[in-house]
Amino acid sequence: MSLTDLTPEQLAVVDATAPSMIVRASAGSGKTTVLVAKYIRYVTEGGMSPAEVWTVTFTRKAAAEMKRRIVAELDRLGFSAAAQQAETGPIQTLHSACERILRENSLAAGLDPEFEIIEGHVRSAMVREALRNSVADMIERSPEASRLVDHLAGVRQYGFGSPLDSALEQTVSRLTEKLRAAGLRSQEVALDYADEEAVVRLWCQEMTAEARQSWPESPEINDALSASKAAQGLAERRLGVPEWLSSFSLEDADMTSGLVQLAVATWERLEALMMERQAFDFTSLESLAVRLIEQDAGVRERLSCQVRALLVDEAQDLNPNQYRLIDSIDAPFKMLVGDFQQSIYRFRDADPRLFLERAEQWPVFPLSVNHRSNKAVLDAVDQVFGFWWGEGLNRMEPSLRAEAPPVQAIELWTVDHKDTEGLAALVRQLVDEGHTPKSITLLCRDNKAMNDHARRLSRHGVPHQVIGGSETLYTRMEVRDIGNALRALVDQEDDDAMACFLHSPFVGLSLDGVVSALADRPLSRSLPTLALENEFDQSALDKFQSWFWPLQRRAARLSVWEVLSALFAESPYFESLARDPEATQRLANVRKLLSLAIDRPELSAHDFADQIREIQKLRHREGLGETMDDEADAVTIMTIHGSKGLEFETVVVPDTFKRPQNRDRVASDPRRGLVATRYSAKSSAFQMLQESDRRQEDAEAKRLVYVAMTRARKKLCLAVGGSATPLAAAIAKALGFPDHMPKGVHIREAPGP
DNA sequence: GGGTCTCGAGTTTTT
DNA sequence: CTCGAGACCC
Repeated sequence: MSLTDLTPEQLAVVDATAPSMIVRASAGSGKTTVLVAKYIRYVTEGGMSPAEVWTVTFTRKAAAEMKRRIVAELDRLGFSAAAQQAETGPIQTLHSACERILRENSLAAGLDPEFEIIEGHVRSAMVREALRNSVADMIERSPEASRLVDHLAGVRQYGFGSPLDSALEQTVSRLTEKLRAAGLRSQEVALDYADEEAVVRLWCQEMTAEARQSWPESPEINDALSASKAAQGLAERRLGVPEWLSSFSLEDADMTSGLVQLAVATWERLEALMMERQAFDFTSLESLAVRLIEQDAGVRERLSCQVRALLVDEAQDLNPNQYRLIDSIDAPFKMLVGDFQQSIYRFRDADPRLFLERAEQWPVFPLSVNHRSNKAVLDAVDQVFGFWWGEGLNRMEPSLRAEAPPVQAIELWTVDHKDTEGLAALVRQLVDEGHTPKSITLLCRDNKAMNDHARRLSRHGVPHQVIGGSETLYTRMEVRDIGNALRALVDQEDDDAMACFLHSPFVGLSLDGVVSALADRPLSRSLPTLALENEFDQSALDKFQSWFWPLQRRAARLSVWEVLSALFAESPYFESLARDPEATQRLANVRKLLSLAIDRPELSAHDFADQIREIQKLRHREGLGETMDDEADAVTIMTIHGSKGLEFETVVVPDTFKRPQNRDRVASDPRRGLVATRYSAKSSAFQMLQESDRRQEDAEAKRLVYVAMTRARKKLCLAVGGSATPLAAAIAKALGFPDHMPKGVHIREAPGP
């Protein structure tokens, strides 16, 4: 890359001297190129040192890529000293930036400079501890909280939530997380929800504000605006305002008060706990950094000398707290790069409206040339999103150098979104028609779907690799196998574990064999003398006898990784696993588990087995082991979230994004500090919040489709058939399905059942 | 196009 | 249990 290769739009960004600016970077518009070029300009002509140009991304991967390109470019231009500085400089994720600020100013922040960062189950254990303490405490102190606890104690959880997590604990901990990430002050929230009266007053205020927007002139609403009237019991007196506006259930106001009080207490307790142990999670890193900068003039001063430019990537995915961080840093140049249309991190409290608001205030530099996709793909994107967003869509120009689209660039696949079998058959067709597997990528919404597609593709003999996903590591078969193996080794009473273990690849007994073994219990006593009819089973059993009992005698005295090493060395586990079609992934998972075990040498096999079981119950997530393989000629399967920033020759969008139904009894808009419950009747506050939540969720579902479609370079296949979801139906309709499809859009029929 | 009934599924994405 | 989609009916 050199500056002469930049488009006029890109050059405008690099040349701009505005102190703060927004870059509206459409998909494939070369935003990383521009960020790198801007950085280079600052360093090579702006007299800044790499240490002074803070470059912030969301993912480690993006940060690494950014750094790689910056360093390479500085080297190429002969700035080798600067390249070296950039290598260790502040090109990093937002969370590492927070961490850096806190460690460098630990004295001012009142932190141990060696503080720990916690995630995963260590973190949730701490949340739970805080929660239990604060519940116990609040039952005594708050009548509202105690009424809520009584109420929830009688509520049964449907679905398969862990029995460990009561309805109460789930509800409170989730609300706590939301409030924590919203950048609010706990004392203020507590005040707003101090009792039933306060809650009704707050709801009334917000509802009337909301109603004002729809009916600005309504006199009834003016009436209702009087907060004192509201507090006297709007629900009873029905002030002649539209019913939905006044239908607050006082009982629900009471329980909402109790719930928020519990969440705030948990939040404060959790902060205290983290401080006490000097162990913080990501949310805390953010808010500690914000607090430090906002409240300490000295730190602010130091930072403003340190940071001469602040470049923020993927700014549409910043949450309110992160915006505060960006705003609190006093840098002479700030540049936010993002695309509203690609905001897909709502679940992490990303609020793309903040980006839009900022774009009203700061000069906006658009990057509208797409250097990735051919014209057919861009046209399809235009049609679908023009249909949804109208003038709101930022249309993209095809690059002058774009390749001509293939004959059949856009395909609508008439498979049902549930029919993964049919979809796999169609992928098979693509391969048979000459598309190489590695040119094809399936972009799924969730991990469950990824694994389903993977299995179907196996059945059709299509090579594939699943990237990144995180099907719960601890529920994967091999992890289960290992958990059972450990338990069978350390707990002689546990016949269930032993039975599963016998059937697992560690031993390899057939189900019949296991059943006959189970005839005589306990297994630890009967097994040594067991004889089986089936000769394969018998030989598997003999092999098992030879290594299992000696290991069992030692197991209690060994640490878990020693036990695991012995297990792997002596059982036929790896040989059996190697025959599995998903062997690579499975081995990676086993390796990952082993490395977890090696990290904790103090754990006994018993502890570790307990931990696996506990975590399985909690359905906790741990990333799977990495298995990226660029060389393999295999269809790639990944989530849309994982695909962000990447591009693929042919993209298949196999599922059509059904919004999971929301059974929550708590609705909230943390940005406004609003919470409502519906434990008794449905209150209008609850309905308002739930509806707005749904609207936002639906809007994000569309943006997900946008991200997926704009990953394609040459060819795009969209599953829209069968019992299509509303979203899929709209996509099909926008593309003229079935009778008015423009040139280049084709139908591929699902094969018969 | 809208109202009612039945049946199935059951909160996902990740720094 | 409870919601919502889809079927079925008018």
